[in-house]
Amino acid sequence: MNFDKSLLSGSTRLLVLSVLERKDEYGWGIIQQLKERSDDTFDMREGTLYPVLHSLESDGMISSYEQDASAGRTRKYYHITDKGQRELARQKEQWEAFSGGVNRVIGQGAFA
Amino acid sequence: MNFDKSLLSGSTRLLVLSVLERKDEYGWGIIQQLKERSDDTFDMREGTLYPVLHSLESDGMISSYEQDASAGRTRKYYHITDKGQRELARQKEQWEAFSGGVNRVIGQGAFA
DNA sequence: TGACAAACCTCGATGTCCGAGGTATTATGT
DNA sequence: ACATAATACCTCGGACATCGAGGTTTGTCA
Repeated sequence: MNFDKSLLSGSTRLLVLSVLERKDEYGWGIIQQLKERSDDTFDMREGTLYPVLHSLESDGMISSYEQDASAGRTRKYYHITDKGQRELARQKEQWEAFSGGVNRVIGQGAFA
Repeated sequence: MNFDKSLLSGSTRLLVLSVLERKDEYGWGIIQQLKERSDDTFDMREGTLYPVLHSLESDGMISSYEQDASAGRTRKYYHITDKGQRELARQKEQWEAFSGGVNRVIGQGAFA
């Protein structure tokens, strides 16, 4: 399923931080996890993810380290920082408020 | 509460059509309704609404007519068309899928 | 007369997403 | 041996959405 790409807008940071809250993960893996955890609803593009990862890192929300995978391929793992945890908590609150608001508005249809 | 404005992205059409599903409404009134119906969560700006209204109209999702208010001030009312109803249904589905996906992702935190 | 609210509008700055392109390594199939 | 696909990283530019700031008109109230 593909949405209006703009629906995703603003929630990418929330989504990425949520994945990293669970455990350290590398870019490619984050994309897989999002797909999996959302039951194939999300299919984040690399062109979206990598810039977001870099901006989260430069904001101090996550940190990174390199690590060789089984076959000698190098992966860049990301780890959520304390600051990132606080940011995640804030973004979750915003999401609750926002989605709650949308649900109240659309729930009051023609027959409400 | 003000969000990341970008969270709103992509959902403005859904929100506007939802208001019009109930009854014909004019621009200023739509803003009031959104505020009211969402328990003050949403505060859509005029600079956002008017361009959206014009684009919905040029896409045939809504139609407009002028009508004088009590005091002789003219209001431009918008009415949702059949096409707009179908669009609204589609956008509601997308919203369900999208918000469901986000909830699944953020619900599986560090202790899941 | 002045100030404010209702009601409409446009323009430009900013920020987000992603398609398209690039690089390199390893695995798979023929 | 060779081509293709998958893994894994990256950047750039175009497209699009939001909204702050600005503008206009009419009516109300002191």
